[in-house]
Amino acid sequence: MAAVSGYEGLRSGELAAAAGVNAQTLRYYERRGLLAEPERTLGGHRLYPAEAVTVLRVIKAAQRLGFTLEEVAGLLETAGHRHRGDGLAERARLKLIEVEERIADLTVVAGALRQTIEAGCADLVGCAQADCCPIPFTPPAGPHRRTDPSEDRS
Amino acid sequence: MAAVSGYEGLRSGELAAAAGVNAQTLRYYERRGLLAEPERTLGGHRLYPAEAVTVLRVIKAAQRLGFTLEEVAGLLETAGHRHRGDGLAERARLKLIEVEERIADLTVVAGALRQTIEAGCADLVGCAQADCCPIPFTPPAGPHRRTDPSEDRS
DNA sequence: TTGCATCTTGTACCCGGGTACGGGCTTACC
DNA sequence: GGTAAGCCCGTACCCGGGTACAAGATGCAA
Repeated sequence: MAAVSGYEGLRSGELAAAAGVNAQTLRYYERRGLLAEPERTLGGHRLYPAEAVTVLRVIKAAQRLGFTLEEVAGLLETAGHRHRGDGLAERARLKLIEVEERIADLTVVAGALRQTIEAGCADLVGCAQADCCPIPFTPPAGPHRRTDPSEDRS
Repeated sequence: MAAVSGYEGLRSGELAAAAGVNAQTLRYYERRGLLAEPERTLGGHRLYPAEAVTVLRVIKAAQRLGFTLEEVAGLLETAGHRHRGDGLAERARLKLIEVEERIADLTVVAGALRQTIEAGCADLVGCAQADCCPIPFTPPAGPHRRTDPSEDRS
């Protein structure tokens, strides 16, 4: 009756290597609810199913799309009981809006940087007092999200 | 010889209010080397010169342009002894490249999000195994900065 | 002189996304 | 059955950019 090493599944180190993440990260994701708690060997070692690699790839892909881990957790949760959710597309839509806003912001920033380069002013502080400099010293103060200053530079 | 309240300059609270930042942030910037140590009253209270408001505005502007506090500190440092530095324009050039890269990345992301929306797949994990989904599951692996995975989504 | 607002300091905490460390257990191979 | 690699767990630390808190000192006006 010896357990003839016949465990199926991946050990944490194997999964980590296969997915290209740190092994500690697996535990971290488990704590964050992104990765389901896997089976265990009799001794308590984690045994992941092969699909876990896919899950990790999904997580990483979603991160690259700009979702936070919390959002990814939500995404994965609704992914399970699917008929009740057009969740993914809807959330992608919202995220797309965010990303587009971010691009717009960065485009403004790039413009300001180009003007700064062109103006060629060398001394920030001195320049800021004169009106030679095109540096946007006053906040945009646009109509969108100007309430929470901690949101200034996400 | 009583000190007839004739201190010149701004108290920390006044400066903070004038610049629209938290008073604690002033101390924080001082520690980080962004804000020079100001004069003090006999009792040890900080007395900022009026120019400090400008400096803070410069800091905030540079932050909006995408510079980190450390970079801003460098910017301000070279700003002082200016003849030795075309620092600002050069750094702005480098930062512009970064910002443009970031925009390019986000543009790719936006494209992926649009495809995700269009594909309308509801189950991430299920979909990831089929090849219905246009979600970029493999890292871009482009020729630029693929060494440090912690840089993936700054 | 009193009283309150403001300021001082050090220290600790927040977010998000991990990473590292140490002591002890399991597993696997020889 | 010995030994090394691998894994367990809890906890603490890292980054960047602040923010909060507590205890005590100052500033200033009435």
